[in-house]
Amino acid sequence: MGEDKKISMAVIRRLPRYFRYLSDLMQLDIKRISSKELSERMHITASQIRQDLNCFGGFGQQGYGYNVEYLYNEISKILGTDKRFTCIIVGAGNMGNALANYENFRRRGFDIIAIFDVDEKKIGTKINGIEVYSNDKLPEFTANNKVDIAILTVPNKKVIDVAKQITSLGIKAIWNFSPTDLRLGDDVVVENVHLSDSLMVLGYRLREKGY
Amino acid sequence: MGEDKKISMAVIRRLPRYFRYLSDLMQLDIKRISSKELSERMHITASQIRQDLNCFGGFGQQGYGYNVEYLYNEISKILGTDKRFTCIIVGAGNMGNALANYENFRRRGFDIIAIFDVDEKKIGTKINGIEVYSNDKLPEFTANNKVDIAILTVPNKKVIDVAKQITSLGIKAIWNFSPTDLRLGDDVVVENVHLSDSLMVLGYRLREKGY
DNA sequence: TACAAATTGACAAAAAAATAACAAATATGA
DNA sequence: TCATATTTGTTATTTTTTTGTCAATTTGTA
Repeated sequence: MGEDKKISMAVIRRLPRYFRYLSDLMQLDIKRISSKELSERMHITASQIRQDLNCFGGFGQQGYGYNVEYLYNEISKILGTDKRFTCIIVGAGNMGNALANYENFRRRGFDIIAIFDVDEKKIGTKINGIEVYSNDKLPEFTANNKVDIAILTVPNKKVIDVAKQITSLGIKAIWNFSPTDLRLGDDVVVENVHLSDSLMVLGYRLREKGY
Repeated sequence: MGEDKKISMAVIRRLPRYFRYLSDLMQLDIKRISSKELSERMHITASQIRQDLNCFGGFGQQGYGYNVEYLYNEISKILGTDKRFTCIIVGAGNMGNALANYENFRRRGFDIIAIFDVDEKKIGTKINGIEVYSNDKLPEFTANNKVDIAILTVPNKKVIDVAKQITSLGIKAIWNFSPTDLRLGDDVVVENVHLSDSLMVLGYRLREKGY
């Protein structure tokens, strides 16, 4: 019987990085690559690369290495980048605006289909061609459109209430940009971005170096 | 002699999270907290909290727990949040704009003192009161102003060149928002944000749940 | 004051993650 | 074709990280 042993988050969080490097290799028209050569480019061990990839199957060939395009496509499938996700942005502030304008997401399979805000002045306008609706329209919109992911760029004080509303409407994935850690039911997946945390770690490391 | 055993990145990356929770506790006017109670709030083990904090010193007291304000201040010192960092943003696009408008950074000790871009139409304007200069002015500006951190929000194709220029000017810390991993000299610290990676992990986890 | 309850800091144990080692398979070149 | 170089997938080993345990100390209370 299929003993799918659980793949660790450590491995999963490296997948997008492999994906990026493979994408770069394709751009450079490189057709094959060994774990050794990739390890030199990525500054990780060849052993780790082989072990990571083997969690999902044997994509390589002894004596040859990995076919770049094939491996790219396989990782694409694993990450779901071969299918499309529909997203809404809640909060049309500066960050919401920036994300709505970021074309890279669409290229990676994430379509932003609507934006929601409470500000009367913004409602009815468009950001990068995407319409801004009132938050009041959330129930109606989600009833009529399949929404995979809610991107939350609302003020910190509002985020818990908004997240609860979002999940009550049946949305199962949240990409959270507020500093508050969201923890919802076991059936809702959340990725917290926490930009300030990242910046503070940078500050720590800078100070540690003595500058 | 002082055997400062190296503190692991795993611990350091948790510090901003402790910082946030302690900040919240202060707002709630809670004066003391035990590792047990904090562990319940943060959903990590009490053991980990005690061990993490002990990397930096004995901040608690047996039978009592931790004084919230004292611990907050100590973590503040560790993270360097008690001092100020000067930052510049390079790239006045949507993301640069969003970051320039994000007041939270200033509250955490990070002052954005200038923005740089190549677009003639943007040069001379202000974003959230911060002047936008031509990239050509970078050498002059960094010669006359101490810059701790460069925040890079330039297009992906430009980022390596910009990063090289930035480091040649003596800036020792880079907060990179482009999908390209930056790896510069050992004397330059880099934090890569990689928003797309985070979104792709969310996509993976959503798919894994079977939705 | 004395005793029970709580709680840390330190160390030990367990679990997880990363790295190394190597047999088996393939490619390459004489 | 055959011998040698590569290179994977897998298992073993090492390292790192997390969790558990407990003596020592403090608080709070009768």
